[in-house]
Amino acid sequence: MRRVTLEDVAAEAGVSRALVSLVMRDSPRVSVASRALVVDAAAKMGYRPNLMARNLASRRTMTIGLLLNDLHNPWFAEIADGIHDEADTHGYRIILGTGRRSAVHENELLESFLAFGVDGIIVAGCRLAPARIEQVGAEVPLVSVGRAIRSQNVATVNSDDRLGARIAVEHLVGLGHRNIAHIDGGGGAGAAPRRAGYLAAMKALGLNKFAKVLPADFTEQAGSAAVDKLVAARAMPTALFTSNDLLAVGALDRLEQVGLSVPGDVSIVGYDNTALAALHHISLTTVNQPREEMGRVAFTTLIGRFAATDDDRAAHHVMSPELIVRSTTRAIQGG
Amino acid sequence: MRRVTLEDVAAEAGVSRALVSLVMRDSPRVSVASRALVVDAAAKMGYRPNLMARNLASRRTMTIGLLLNDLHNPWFAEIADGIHDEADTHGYRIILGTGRRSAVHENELLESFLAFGVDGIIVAGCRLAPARIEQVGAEVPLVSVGRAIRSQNVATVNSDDRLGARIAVEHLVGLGHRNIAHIDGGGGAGAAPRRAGYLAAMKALGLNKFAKVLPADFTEQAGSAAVDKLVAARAMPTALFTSNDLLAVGALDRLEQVGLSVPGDVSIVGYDNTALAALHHISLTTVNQPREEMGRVAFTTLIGRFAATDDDRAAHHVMSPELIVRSTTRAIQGG
DNA sequence: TACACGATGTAGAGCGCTCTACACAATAGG
DNA sequence: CCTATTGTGTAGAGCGCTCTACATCGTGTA
Repeated sequence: MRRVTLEDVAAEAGVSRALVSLVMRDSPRVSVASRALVVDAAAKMGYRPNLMARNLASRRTMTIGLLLNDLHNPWFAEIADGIHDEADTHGYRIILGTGRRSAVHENELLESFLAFGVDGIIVAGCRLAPARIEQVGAEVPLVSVGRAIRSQNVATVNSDDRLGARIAVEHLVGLGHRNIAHIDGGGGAGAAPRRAGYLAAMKALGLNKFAKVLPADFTEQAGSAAVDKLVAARAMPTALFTSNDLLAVGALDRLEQVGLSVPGDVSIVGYDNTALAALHHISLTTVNQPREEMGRVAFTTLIGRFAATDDDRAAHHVMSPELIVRSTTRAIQGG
Repeated sequence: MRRVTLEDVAAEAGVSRALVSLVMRDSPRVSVASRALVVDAAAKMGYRPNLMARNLASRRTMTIGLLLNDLHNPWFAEIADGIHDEADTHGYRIILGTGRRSAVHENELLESFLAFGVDGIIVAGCRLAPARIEQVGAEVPLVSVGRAIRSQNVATVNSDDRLGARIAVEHLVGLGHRNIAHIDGGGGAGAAPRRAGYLAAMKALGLNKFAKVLPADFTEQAGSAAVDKLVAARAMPTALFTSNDLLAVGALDRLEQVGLSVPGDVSIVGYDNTALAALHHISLTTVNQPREEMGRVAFTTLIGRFAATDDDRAAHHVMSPELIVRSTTRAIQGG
């Protein structure tokens, strides 16, 4: 059974193809009567416009490609929520792709988006070389979320991780802590500015001599291991600021195993405010990024670029992080 | 700057459009010499085939639509992993969409997939009415993962939740438990068969009089609330089997709050084996579904249906769940 | 009455590709 | 030497839609 086309509807309604096309695109150039005629015919025949034909003819797709680095990480889900919301209200379709943490996949996907002819692309936390992203950004409007890229044709939306780290440190210091260590996120997204922010804040508060960065990566295991190292060195600080929530949970877990109470003996601040942190069982004090908001801004920035001329420079948005106080931080006892 | 087309490449290489087309599709009907000629010209001009034009002309897209109910749930990410793997090896492209837990969005997305002309559709844990899914399944090959649909034109891939529940109960009974309650998942995906499996297993093991189902839904809060109810009724069983991991964590949390130890006083078995369950801090005994495998099977089933004739009935695959023993279950003390 | 004009509709040329049918050599078979 | 046959290439008609340019028909205005 052949699919029903514009032509079929036109024949059924007794009008021209062009008129049906106008009706389908909600043109005001159609009389009420013929609109009804066409709409009825289309409904009766179960007509569905062929997007490929439409896009080919109109040279635009009303579709944007969204590249998510990793579906397993809820961070991306929330970014995507914001983008979807905004896209809905602007009548854009989203095609999603996931790079599955691999640059090769990401690149293939980008090629796919381009071949498909998307009107624009948003990449979230992607691993690709900045040069490549820049290159794609020259072909089609592109915005990058969660990864800073210095470029005039790639817009970015990020949260201020340096500031987030400072807020975390200031919170702990406000509670009387001075000996505050940082468990680092290695090469993970945002780890570097968080580390820098921690060090800068410690220095600014005159706590330079307490500053200590424990190398790790964004995993629970690394969090435990870092605590082990502190225990072995008999150098347990009164507070820990970790580069993400997973590290915090790992640390939390190990601290309790070795008989230290959180927040009784050690306070912990995580980063990201994942769903994990919100679990009662964990109830982690952490730093939140306005993820949905970031997604929304990414989308509006993107469609802003549709209208931009070549000399308009890409915007670089920086959003503010926010401290979420839960149960893993407490004022220090005694002095 | 206009995008470069087949025509341009043909002109550059001094051959016909058709030849370039053949080269682009890796046809064996091209001599080595002209292939090289065309490939060079294409590379030089930065040619990229226009997918819309190609798909329009060839009436197939080599693309399948994947509808995920909820990006926030890692269950879907793992299903998607399996599908992606298999799609890669078969040269198919995936376009992902998320229904964001709403039937309306899901329906729009399905329409989008159809309008785009995907070769097939996989829906994962979708909320749509079975009748609607069946309808779409009549238009284009479709397979549903994680939701059973009795239909001859919609194939399904599921795990055997009934069996999973029985395995959980048998594990607990093997540890000496007899008074085992079930915290229910309400209308959530898989909740009904898990409940039924629990009841059937209790009955089969002669524990009918201990069987108790506590109404709840797939949230942490509901898990806590269920425990509260048991405490209030002074009817705490020695073991709890919950319909998913989140419920288990909620229950775990509340039990510890009211001074009961897990697994000292109460054992808990969850369901789904989410990343949550694997955290040391939680270390939940739970039932695993072979999610990646399910995704893989879904894909191969789908492309199997491409070749199927109208009278071929859709397959309904049922995969086996598996118990993952961690730290929340223990043999009962005394009698 | 003539003309301009807004409102509505249509014809027809693409969009960039694929695919069928056929052309043309070069080789093989009888 | 003539005809199949194989290997390679091309012409040209679409795929289903959009879009520009133009046709047609009142209606208001001079």
